[in-house]
Amino acid sequence: MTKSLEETAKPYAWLLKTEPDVYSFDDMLAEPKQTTPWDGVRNYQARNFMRDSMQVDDPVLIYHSNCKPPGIVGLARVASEAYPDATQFEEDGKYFDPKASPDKPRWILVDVQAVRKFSVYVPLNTLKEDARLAEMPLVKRGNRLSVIPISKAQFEVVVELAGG
DNA sequence: GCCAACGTTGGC
DNA sequence: GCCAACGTTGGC
Repeated sequence: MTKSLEETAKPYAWLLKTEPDVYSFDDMLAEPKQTTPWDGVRNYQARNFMRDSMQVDDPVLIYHSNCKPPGIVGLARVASEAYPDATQFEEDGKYFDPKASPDKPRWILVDVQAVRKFSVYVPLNTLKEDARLAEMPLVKRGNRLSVIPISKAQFEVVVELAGG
């Protein structure tokens, strides 16, 4: 019996995916207080991680997807408790959910604050080549989860690869 | 509750 | 641009 991701011990850190053409780590650094609501997550497993397991001050690795090459670009932190994602109520927006209402929100988010850009960009290929990261869901085939739990050991390996 | 069709993600 | 993987939807 394999434990599901949700059943494992509380993760030490998180990895959040973003498409840099849409919203990059530099965009986050340019925000007031380098902080942004991490909106638009529309996957139940990812939502449940944010709602049930994330805690303020958890470290966050920011990953750029859908670019050449994809990889980990910087360090951030969880900057708020979970609260409803306002974009689900915006009828004209791409994240509108007709089944959600303000008194019955379906989607939540947390605020994320950029801490620092890593001195070394760590491409996906490098992550795949490191045996110590073989269990990280990101490097496994077909993984599409946008909020990924990271163990302390995995986090430390990534920071090392990123120049410390 | 099954499962085929469909839409999306995201590396390549 | 291709397409494998996978999540969601909806008919039955």
